[in-house]
Amino acid sequence: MESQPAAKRRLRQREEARRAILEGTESLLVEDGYEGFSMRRLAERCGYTAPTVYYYFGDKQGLLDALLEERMAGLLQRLRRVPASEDPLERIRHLFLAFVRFGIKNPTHYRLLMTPRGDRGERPPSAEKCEAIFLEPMHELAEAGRLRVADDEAARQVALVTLHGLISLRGAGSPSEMAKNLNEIAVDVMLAGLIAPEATTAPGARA
Amino acid sequence: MESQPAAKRRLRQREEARRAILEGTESLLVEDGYEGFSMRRLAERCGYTAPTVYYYFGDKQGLLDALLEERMAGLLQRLRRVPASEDPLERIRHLFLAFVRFGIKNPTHYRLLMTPRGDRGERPPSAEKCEAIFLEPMHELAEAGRLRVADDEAARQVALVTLHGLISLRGAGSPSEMAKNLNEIAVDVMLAGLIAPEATTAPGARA
DNA sequence: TTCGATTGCATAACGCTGTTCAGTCAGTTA
DNA sequence: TAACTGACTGAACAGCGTTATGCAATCGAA
Repeated sequence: MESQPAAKRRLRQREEARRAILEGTESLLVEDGYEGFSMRRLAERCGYTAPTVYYYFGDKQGLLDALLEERMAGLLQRLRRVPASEDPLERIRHLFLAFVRFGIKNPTHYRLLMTPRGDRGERPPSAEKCEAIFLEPMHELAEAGRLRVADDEAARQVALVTLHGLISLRGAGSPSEMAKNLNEIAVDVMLAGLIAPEATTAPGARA
Repeated sequence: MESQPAAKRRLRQREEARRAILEGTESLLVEDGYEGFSMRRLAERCGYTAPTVYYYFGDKQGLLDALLEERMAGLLQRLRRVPASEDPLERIRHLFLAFVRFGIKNPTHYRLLMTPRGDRGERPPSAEKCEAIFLEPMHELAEAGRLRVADDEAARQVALVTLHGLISLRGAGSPSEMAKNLNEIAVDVMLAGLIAPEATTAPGARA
């Protein structure tokens, strides 16, 4: 009965276990949120025991990291699918809105994305990739002299402030009812302050 | 030996205990952050035991609320001390920057300020007061027709997004080094997109 | 002045958490 | 068949927020 080379089969079973655990993690997070998640509840749900989860993922943070990297591919895909319209301003607008929508729809994943790793201040590689995608049209705009701030890095940080504010304000209990299209409004306000419209050359940039 | 009416003395001792516990709470929060805080460590630090803290403050959230209300008076004072310059835009700029500075300097207090209470989605009364202070010059600008969004409430929400983004992005581990004056840059960008310059004088230049 | 009630506080415990240790048991390999 | 290895578990540790119980002091009133 050794249709598979036995080593391969073991590897496949290993991958199956990992997948079961990750799926349990995701469903538990979705159902009960980050606060309601615990290793024991996960263990009970996915059929293994807690030490097995540790065997596969090291610790809780490692487990969440692994889940994040999996699901992050979706966001990256969505971001890359945003068409490269002729005006980079339009493109960046769509990128930002897509990012905010993702963050609001997946608050737990976003939280994992932004929370630096426990010991060192490192962030998951997916986060870097996302922001790299933002940086590209920003750079275009900078070269066209349309940025009203010092450089594209400053622009990226300002933008990130707005996006992060939008996402975490919604996620962590909005004060009252918020404007339905606050996403668009806030992003447009930020872009209006950050980037000059297309036609003009390079008017009085201010410090 | 009853120089005090005995009832008053009891009350004073009660207040002393409360103060000791609150001071222990604050110092522990400052030293070890929100994650490092625990009722047991607080108990050990302030000389009482954990149930005594519960006796005085109900539960952990109640304790943190009490601390917040105390310290919030400082922020409100600082905000009210911002002079009412002739251009409400300038005033609002200073208000925003003061708020951001407070949030960054007191990340734990800010977190308590913004995190809605456990059960119902209520926020501490201080938070409402702060935002009321923001709303006042916003309303002025709206009446002067200088707002580039629908109404002053929308403007307030957009502004809050930027402020919250600035504070929580710094607090929760900034991605890499951030621009030193990102506060000013981001606030100025937001204001530039949100508010038109004073109508009478030449447009385009600010500060 | 004595007595019951209230106040301030502590000891001990419950149920939960993340995590680790020591061991078991099946499957592979020599 | 014997040794080994990888997957897995039961039990435990230390710490968490919280609560039940109880004790000593103090108080208001008889």
